Amino acid sequence: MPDIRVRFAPSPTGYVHVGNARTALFNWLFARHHGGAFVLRIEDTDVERSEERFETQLLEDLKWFGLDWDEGPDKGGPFAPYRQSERKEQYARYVAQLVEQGNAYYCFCSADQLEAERAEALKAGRQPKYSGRCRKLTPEEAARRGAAGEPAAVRLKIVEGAFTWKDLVHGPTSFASDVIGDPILVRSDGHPAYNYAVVIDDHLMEITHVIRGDDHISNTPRQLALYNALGWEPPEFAHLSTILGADRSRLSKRHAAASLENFREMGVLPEALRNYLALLGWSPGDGVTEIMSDQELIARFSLDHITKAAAVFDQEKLNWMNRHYMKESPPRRLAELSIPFLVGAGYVAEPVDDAALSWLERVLDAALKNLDQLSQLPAAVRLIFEYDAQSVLRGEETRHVAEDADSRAVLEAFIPKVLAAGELDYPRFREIAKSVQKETGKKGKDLFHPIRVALTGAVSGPELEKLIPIFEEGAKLNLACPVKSVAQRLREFAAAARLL
RNA sequence: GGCGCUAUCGUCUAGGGGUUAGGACACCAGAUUCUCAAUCUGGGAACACGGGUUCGAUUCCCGUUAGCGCUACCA
Repeated sequence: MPDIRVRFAPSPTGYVHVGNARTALFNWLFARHHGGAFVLRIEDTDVERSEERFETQLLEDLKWFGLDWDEGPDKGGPFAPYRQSERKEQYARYVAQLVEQGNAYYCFCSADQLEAERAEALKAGRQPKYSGRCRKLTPEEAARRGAAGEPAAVRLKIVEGAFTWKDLVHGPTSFASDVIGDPILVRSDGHPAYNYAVVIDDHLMEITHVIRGDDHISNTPRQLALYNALGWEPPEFAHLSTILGADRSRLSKRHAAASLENFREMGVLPEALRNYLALLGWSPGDGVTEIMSDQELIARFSLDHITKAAAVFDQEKLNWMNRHYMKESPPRRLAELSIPFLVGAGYVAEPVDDAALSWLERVLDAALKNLDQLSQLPAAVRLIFEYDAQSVLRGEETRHVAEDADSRAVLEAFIPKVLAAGELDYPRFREIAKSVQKETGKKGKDLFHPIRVALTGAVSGPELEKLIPIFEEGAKLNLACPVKSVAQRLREFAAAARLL
């Protein structure tokens, strides 16, 4: 049994689609499960589309996602180089061989000519495939026209027969040769075509399993033809189903969440995304387990339980999983991850010192159960950073607290006690609340609702038990957006509502 | 048009010739709570359709329908 080698071969477009991310993840899990190699290869033959910064971004996205590779453009390996743009020699060598063997030929047909034939075939209801006109050219004539400077592409001769393979996901799959036109190996501008470059690279890099999207199913026979012509043993193929958006169309840029970058910006934890994506099109097979660490994922992953049907991406379920992983995450890490979001809202500024970080841990702890994603954090902690008694008085939902007699009675009893108490902690707060209850006869909601509104300016939010220490501790910190203490809030409120 | 792939609750899925068709997200209800949540408990919810094969099909076969992909000198 040869060592298992798999690869992920994206083109650097500055955008890692979830579908590709999942393909990468499955390859990675498969490699890690078998102790094999995971190879990263950059498909950048098309010069216009590839820019250096795109590759950098691609590697960063994949690292953020949590994948690592054993061989790749940034770290080299035994089969370097790992960029297609740097493998021109290899491609040229085998084209020459193929032409020499008579398995490939030069094609001088112009794009216009091809397009016209295609349109005509379509109109006549025929299979639109290449006619094979240039097949008939003698090598001498081809050489003559080539020497005369006529641009030529190289095509592979498809031989009669059928192409079959045992797909590791779909089972036996077969295509008849007569539906396949002779595919382009090398374009007339000298760039190798995708179907040619992958085969050369996969073979040379000794890839044993090709795990990719099912949009490549119909490319497989073309590639098989190449393996045959070259006399090479093809790898195993496994084709993964498509990921669809909620509207059941293929997930694409126009969907809100479609790339790794999108998820990072949303504040989705990479481990949550990994777990969710692993479950989109695969299951551990026991019908029950859903939450799995990388170790479990790797231990349980197998090509046997991959779904054939397309899967709809469900943001709700990802959110649920993200909530789970946020709760599991070490508080300090989560606090650090939340910084960019808070900076964006102007609440904190970098660098964030240790005291502030500890305080942020408490903030996160209070806010977490209301969060699907870290991007929602600023809105959830707004009441910590932005308190304005005037707007409480004006607020549709909150103004009644300043107007209603019962509420005012509660606050008139409550506020002086708190102001007299100095710095407030929760036990002290409870004592005061209890004495206010005795004094006013109000309890439960009637008691706490006015206090909550006066203190936070909002009708809902985290428990007061958590908020009070956050206010008091936060007020001591030197933050970009200063946090008002309990006393400060109550003084402002009392003044605005003309209490006391 | 041709070729191909696919079809279990709204969604992700388990299952497989005889099951009360299982789990999760979402949804609904109750409990709890100062609020929103969170949490706990309970509930509704599926085998696309039509033919076969079979004592028996959701499961196997064929067709229909629908969705998706490919049909490029894109990857």
